[in-house]
Amino acid sequence: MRPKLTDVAKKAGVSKTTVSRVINNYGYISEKTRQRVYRAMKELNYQPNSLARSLHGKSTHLIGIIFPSIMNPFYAELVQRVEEKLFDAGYKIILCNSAQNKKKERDYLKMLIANQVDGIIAGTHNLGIEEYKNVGLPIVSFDRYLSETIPTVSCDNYQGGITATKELYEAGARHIYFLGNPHQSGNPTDKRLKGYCDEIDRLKLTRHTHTVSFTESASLKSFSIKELLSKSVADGIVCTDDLTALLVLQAARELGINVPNDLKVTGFDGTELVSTYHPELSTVVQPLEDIASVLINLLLERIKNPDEKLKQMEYVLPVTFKRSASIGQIFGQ
Amino acid sequence: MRPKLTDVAKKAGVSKTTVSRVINNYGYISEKTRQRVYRAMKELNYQPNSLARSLHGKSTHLIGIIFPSIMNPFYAELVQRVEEKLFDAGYKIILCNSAQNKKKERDYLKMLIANQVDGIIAGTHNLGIEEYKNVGLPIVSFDRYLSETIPTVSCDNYQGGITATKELYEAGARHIYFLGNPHQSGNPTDKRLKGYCDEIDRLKLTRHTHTVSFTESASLKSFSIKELLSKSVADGIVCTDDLTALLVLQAARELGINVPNDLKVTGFDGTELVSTYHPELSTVVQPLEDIASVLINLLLERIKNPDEKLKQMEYVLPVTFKRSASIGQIFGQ
DNA sequence: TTGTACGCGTTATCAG
DNA sequence: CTGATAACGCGTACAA
Repeated sequence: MRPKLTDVAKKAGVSKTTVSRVINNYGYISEKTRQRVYRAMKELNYQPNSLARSLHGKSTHLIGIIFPSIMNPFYAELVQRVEEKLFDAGYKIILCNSAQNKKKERDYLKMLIANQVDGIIAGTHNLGIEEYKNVGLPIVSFDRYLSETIPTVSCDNYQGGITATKELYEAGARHIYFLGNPHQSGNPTDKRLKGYCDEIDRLKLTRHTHTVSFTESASLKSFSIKELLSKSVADGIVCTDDLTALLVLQAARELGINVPNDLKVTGFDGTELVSTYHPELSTVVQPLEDIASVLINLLLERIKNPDEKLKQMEYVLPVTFKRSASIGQIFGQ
Repeated sequence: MRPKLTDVAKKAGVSKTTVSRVINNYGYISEKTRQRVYRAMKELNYQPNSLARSLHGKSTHLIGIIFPSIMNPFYAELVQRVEEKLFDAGYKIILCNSAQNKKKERDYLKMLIANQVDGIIAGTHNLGIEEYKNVGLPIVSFDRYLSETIPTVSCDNYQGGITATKELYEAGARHIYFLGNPHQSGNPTDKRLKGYCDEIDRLKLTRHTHTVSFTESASLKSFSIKELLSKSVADGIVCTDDLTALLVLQAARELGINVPNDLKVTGFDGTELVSTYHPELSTVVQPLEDIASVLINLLLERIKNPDEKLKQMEYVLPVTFKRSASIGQIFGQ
């Protein structure tokens, strides 16, 4: 059995209260007893029981993190950053991969409530808005609208769609396709699509959209992409994410299509991983670091002050574009 | 304020005990009161407070997961699998990225103890063995020796080193280099190095080892790799991980070295991500799924039966080799 | 079949 | 400066 407050008290020859005071730096204590208590704690290798403290009204300093999957480098990097920042602020995270699974997400939500987490960062919603409303806990959302009371942080998906399209155009592409998720209201890629469409219209080109479900296996996606490449006259493709873009580059290589001469490609996300191991990919870069910061600042603000009205419910962070070989920019220059 | 047991009891017109019994399916209760209690719970949207239950001796069903960083796809995929399996077993995970940081790892260890986690899965040790011994909690370790009482699960790193070397040899390479971490006792890559050395000796070739620290930035690693490639006569390179292998492939491309004709390369890990987006890379594949299973089975076993002696302290799981274009195998065949 | 009363480990209030 | 003692929300002997 792990030693408890009473054991320390007994060993130090004082009362529980005194030990508690020492631990929490509360009230007046003589230096002598303080030292005695410290020594007893060391000797017993004592660790206060968070559960008991939390039961008494103290916060758990636990934050629930709900994302689809950290198999995707984008989420992995976002979670990693969130973890780092929250650690520095004294919080621990409970990682919940919802995996597009309604039941799993609901179960996790319940568990998080049961565990008295201080707040939740959600980057997915398979669930109805009602379920999130009823949580009754500080929540911030990444890239998804959950409810009118839950602030949303995202990058400028719309502008990203515009930028990618414009870059392809300026690089010489005239038959620009959009490759991504099937249309689904509320999904952030919708705004990327909207940006693409608006820019295509502005350029007086024709819209072409090709859908591959995000949840499909890579080989199925590849198959679909090869079909697209061999049957169409596309000379530019706006992809909704970097991984899909990599599949396009791969398919082009296999089909003997020259990138960027005959086909120009852009991605979306700009993770460290992809930009390190695929510096040739041009992409819309999400400001991951800033996204993590804003998410956390908002959440901690809410935790500190649950009832204060937020000045702003939507935080849209600017994206940047990384030009590289896949649209013709010579890599390394 | 979140509703509590008493509120439900009041609403249902019964005592706390009865409600507790309904929740835990304990003892005899009439169907009528059971329904009444259920209804009250629904109406109040009641969630039992895990903290209070755990304080009473129930387990928290929390598991601490300590790994260096989920930015590395290998750890990301391992953590993801662990998370999935633990979720199915009714556990939640607290994610701790230790980031080669002694203090952070120590702090996390304390936090995990304070939070009364049921057990810990550790895949890193910056800390001394003593600190892990004193945790007094079920622990299992991935790929690192922590202490004589903590079971270790790993892939067959030694055989992996042998296999990779042999494969390069059979593909025609005669100047086979080893590229990896600087030697550091206890590190799993040491066994890979040992396998390489033994196999090189067996083949009567000369050993060549080149070190790049795992923690260095990719661009520094690249620089070092280019130096190696331009100054040496290497025609085969055993890399200690896939990401390093990708850098080698990249460097070779930039230097105009033909892979696999003039240089053959193998990696280590075989994550889904790398094998999907770099099918050309030949690599030693770790059985991630099995590793996750064994880790969890061992841990849950220990949790259920903390005092039982384990039959086995080291679990070494077999690796497989994926032949592909980077050693000459034509990809897709 | 149901209720009472106590304990889990800690903090906070109120006396000393 | 220090020490009893009552909470916190729940589970469970024991009693009814």
